[in-house]
Amino acid sequence: MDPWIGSQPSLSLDLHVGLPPLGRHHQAKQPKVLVEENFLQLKKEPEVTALETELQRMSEENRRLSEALAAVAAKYEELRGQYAEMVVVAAAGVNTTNPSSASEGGSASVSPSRKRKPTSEEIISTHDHDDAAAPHPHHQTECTSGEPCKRIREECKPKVSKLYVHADPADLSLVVKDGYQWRKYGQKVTKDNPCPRAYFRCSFAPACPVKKKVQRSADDCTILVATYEGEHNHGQPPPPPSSSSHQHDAAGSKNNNNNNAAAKPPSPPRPVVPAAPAYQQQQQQQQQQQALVVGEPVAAAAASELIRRNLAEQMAMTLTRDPSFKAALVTALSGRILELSPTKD
DNA sequence: CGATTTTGACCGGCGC
DNA sequence: GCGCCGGTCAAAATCG
Repeated sequence: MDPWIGSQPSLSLDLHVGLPPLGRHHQAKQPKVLVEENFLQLKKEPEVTALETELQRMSEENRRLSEALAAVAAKYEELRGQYAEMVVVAAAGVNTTNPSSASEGGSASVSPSRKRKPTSEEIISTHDHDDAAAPHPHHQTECTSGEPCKRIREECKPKVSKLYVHADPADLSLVVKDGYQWRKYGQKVTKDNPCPRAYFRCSFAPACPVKKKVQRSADDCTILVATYEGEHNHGQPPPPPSSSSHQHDAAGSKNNNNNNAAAKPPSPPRPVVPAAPAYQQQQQQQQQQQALVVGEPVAAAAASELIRRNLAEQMAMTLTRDPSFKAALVTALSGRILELSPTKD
């Protein structure tokens, strides 16, 4: 969760899905409601009283949860600031030891911590809230004994996030369209899953270290599990101006050639979990950190502003594509309009 | 012909 | 030390 989102007034929709809150409703000068209130007061059955009590209790709980959420957001912001500082310090240390980082030198040298396998715990802990699993400050301070190198390597592991996507069972291609261009560089059948796992590298930027693994879920073959490792060092590639049927995923467009992709659904798969916004938040934070690593505060601030704007646009696009969100929005807005509109009948 | 995918070989970490 | 296994490489194949 990104506290920035919560702090943005434009994104605070104040939606009321379902019945409008009674607390405000009682104060509205609407004859209809007053009649109902009088009716309720006259009746004042135990059931009504119980419901009112329950409502009050839930309102109180809602308020408490909101406060807790705000506290968590503040804590998160604080931790992120600490992490950013650590990244700057670590980058300074790396730059002193490895000044040739700007050289192209092939992706293998750029790829961090090659053949480092995340444990299942790491995958679970980083799922959908990567920054919560960002290197913990106290971990690095504990590098004084034991296996410091190993510890450092663990801390330098690329971020891992997972995306679950519905896919047509008849469609055997391992394509997850996420807006980026990927180049497949390997496929492997793993021990724990009969379905093959495909390995992709980001092909939009040659030096982009991000990798993606796509594999069907062992439990449900209609679900594609895309595991992202690393951070994009570039923005999201813009959609092509023409060719409405063009796919953002290069692997996907190429896979149309083989017979496996013959049954590819025309519409993009719908995410099982709302991980796309989270991933975009990750990109935003990644890019913010990238700017911080460069060590130019002004550029970082400008990039941050730009990234936030892009993030908002991307989130809006993602949400507007979601039918369930649209339905909820329509319900909430209609309820809100009915609540606010003067009753003249 | 260039870009991309496929696929077997290879490498290195890890558990026994 | 050995074997297993996941991840990557790179040559061949394929496509537009």
